[in-house]
Parts: sequence; C-alpha cells; structure tokens
Amino acid sequence: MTDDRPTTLEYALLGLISLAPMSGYDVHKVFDTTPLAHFSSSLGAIYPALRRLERRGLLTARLDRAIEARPRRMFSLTPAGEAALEAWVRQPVTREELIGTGEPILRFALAGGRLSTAEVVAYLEEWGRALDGYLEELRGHQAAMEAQPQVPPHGMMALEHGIWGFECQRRWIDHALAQVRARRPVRRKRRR
Amino acid sequence: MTDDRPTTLEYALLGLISLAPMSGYDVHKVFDTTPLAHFSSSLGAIYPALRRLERRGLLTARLDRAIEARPRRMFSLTPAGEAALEAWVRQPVTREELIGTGEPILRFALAGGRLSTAEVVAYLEEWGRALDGYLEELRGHQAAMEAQPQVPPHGMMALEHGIWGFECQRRWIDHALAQVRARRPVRRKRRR
DNA sequence: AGTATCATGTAAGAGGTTACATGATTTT
DNA sequence: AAAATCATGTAACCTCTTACATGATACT
Repeated sequence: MTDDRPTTLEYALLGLISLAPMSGYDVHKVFDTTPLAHFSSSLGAIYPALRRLERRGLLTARLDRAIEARPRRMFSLTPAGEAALEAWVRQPVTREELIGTGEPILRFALAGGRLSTAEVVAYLEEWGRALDGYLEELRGHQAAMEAQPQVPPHGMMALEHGIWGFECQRRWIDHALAQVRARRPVRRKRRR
Repeated sequence: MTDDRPTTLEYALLGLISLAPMSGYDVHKVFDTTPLAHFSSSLGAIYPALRRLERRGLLTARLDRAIEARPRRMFSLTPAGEAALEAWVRQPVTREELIGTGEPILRFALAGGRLSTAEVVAYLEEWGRALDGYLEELRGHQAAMEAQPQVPPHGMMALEHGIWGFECQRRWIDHALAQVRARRPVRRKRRR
C-alpha cells in the first residue's frame, strides 16, 4: 500500500524488534553497544523511525506500565511488518547495494528462520554473482588506470584496497555457503 | 576560520579538483564512471557542494568560454583549499571513521605528493592500530555472543562477515606499508 | 548532594536523492 | 526527426545529526 520503502535503518529496527518486542530505548542500547551501530543508533533517528513504522502499520506499540512512573512503549511487529520484512529478505542482491550500504549482510542476518536452507543458498549464490560482476568492473578500471600514464600511485593502491575488500567478501560467501549447506536441508520455522 | 568541517563528499571534490581543474559536470562524470561513485555522484549533490566550497573560499571558479554557447565553470583549489585538504590528510584515523565512511582510504589516496614517505608510513601504522583495536572489540562481541544461548546463527555469521572485512583491510595495510617503504625515502613534492 | 541511567520525545539545521527546468549540440 | 549528451542549476522532500527538554530513579 505504502509507496515508499523503508530505509535501511528501518529494516534494521524491524529485524531487531522481530527477535523480541522492545522499547525505543532498548533498541538504542543494542545499536549503541553492538556492531549494529553501523546503522546509526542516535536517539534522534530511532524515535522518529519507530513512529514512521508505527504510522505505516508495520509496528504496534503497547504501553508497559510495570514501573508506574516510567511507562515504556513496547514495540512489536504487526503481520504487515513481518510480511514486509520477509519480502525484503527475499530480494536478491543488486550491484548498487554492494557499495556502501550494509544491506546485503543485514538481509542475510535477518533471513534466519524466514528463508529455507535452499533459499538462503540461492541468496548467497546470487550475492556471489553480483560480487563477481562488480569485481570484474573494478579490475577493468584497474587495467585502464595501469594503461594510463600519470595516474597517482596512491590512487592505484586505493583501488586495490577496494578490490581486496570485495574479494574478501567473496571468500566469506563461499565460507557461509559451506556452513549453510552443512545444515539439515529444508529446515524452516513454521509461521504461527 | 570556518567552524564546520567539509563533508566527505566535499573532501572528495577537493581532492579530485586538486589533480586538475574541472567543471561540475566533469566531476560528475568521473564520480559516475569510477569507484568514486561511492561518494554520491548525483548532480543534485555535487553542484550545491561546489557552491558551498566556493562560498567558503576553498574553491574558485573561472568561466571557460571556449565554446561560446556553452560556458563552463572551471573550478580549482584556492591556497586555503589546498591547505584544508592537506590538514585533513594529516589527521590520524579514528575508530569512528573505520565504520561506514570511506574516509581513511580517501585520505590515503589524497596523501600522495602531500605527505612524505615517513608521514604516509605513520598514517598507515596508525590506521593499523585503530583497526587492531576495533578488531579486538569485535572479537569480544563474538565471544560474548558465543557464550549466550539462543543467538541466531545468522547473526554470528554476519559478525564474522564484518570481522573478515576488517581483517582484510588490516592485511592490505601491511601490503601497502611494504610498498611505501620500498620507495625512495623522503620524496616530497615541493609546494610552489 | 550530584551524577549517571532510564525513558520519552522535539527542534533546528545540514546534506543527499529525485525530479524538474532550460537550452544548445551531437549522435543515431 | 528523435534521442542522447553537454552544462548548468533549482525545488521538494526526506532523513540524519546534534542539541535541547523533561522528569523520575539509582548510584556514589
């Protein structure tokens, strides 16, 4: 229904809250004390994002008055929220996502229990193909730069830095594929 | 004098234009067709950023009327711009910069000709130390997660993905150090 | 008594994305 | 003749950052 897709931060919020209902403050603590910090973590971003997700019907809040003087808004996913998350997780990795955004790995992290083993394998394979394509691009740039005169040597080295990073990601994917394939096939959490 | 530091995009613009004076359109083309795309590349970001840099006195524009009907604003660095760039390149890598932003590698790329070999070595070593510290942090998280029950396996794997990435960066630094150390010592472009 | 933590938010400002607007020139 | 490229920009919108505001409770 809503036209505008959630942002990466919003998906990270949905993913975290899908694991266990929690308050905005709780979310902030988790983001602040784990590598999830990558996706912002500032209260001034989190509270408005939660409001947006609530307004769009992906989250619901329920007041927890366990401590009377300090009410907490406990968020949990609505069916629409769970559906949006699952639909997102199913999207194949695109070339654009490889750069900058941590979306591919966030989707993988949230795929546990949502996708079957076969689907996870397919996702990782697709990601690997996207990476291979981008690596080819980068090596093309490298060759073009080497052919040119007067390219600053630090520029070449910076490009090499990028290539190493993506090659490393590529190796992790094979490693992850081996791990996932070693699992019992078709283990899939049932929806209730 | 100006209190607000340039953004990463602005430093990328300064760095590119420092190599050769060019128009906003030229910049856009370079950003659009090279891995520099990482730093945005959209015209709606580039033109305003160039204006800001001009207003702050870091860039000057000079109208190129070579093609009468299509005047181009050719930007080049002012002495203040070159000074700002050089000062930035000298900043050591911080923990925060390791995450998300491509600042450490951009600074390295722009350090060529601005820093002496010894200074570049020091920069890389500092970067390596920052990475080592962050890697320790991440391995601490990993150990803490392994100790906990009910951690989703994909979460563990995602953390591993991050660790692999930073380890790879670490290895690149050693590789770069070897390359830089192999150069003639103290070769430094003179300012004119 | 003072600081840190819990817990919620809002406000101002900056920057980026997308789309629009213009108009000449080159390519197909 | 139509489309893409050259070349500049602006406008609307959204999100994030930083800082502020509030007030209770727990710690030192």
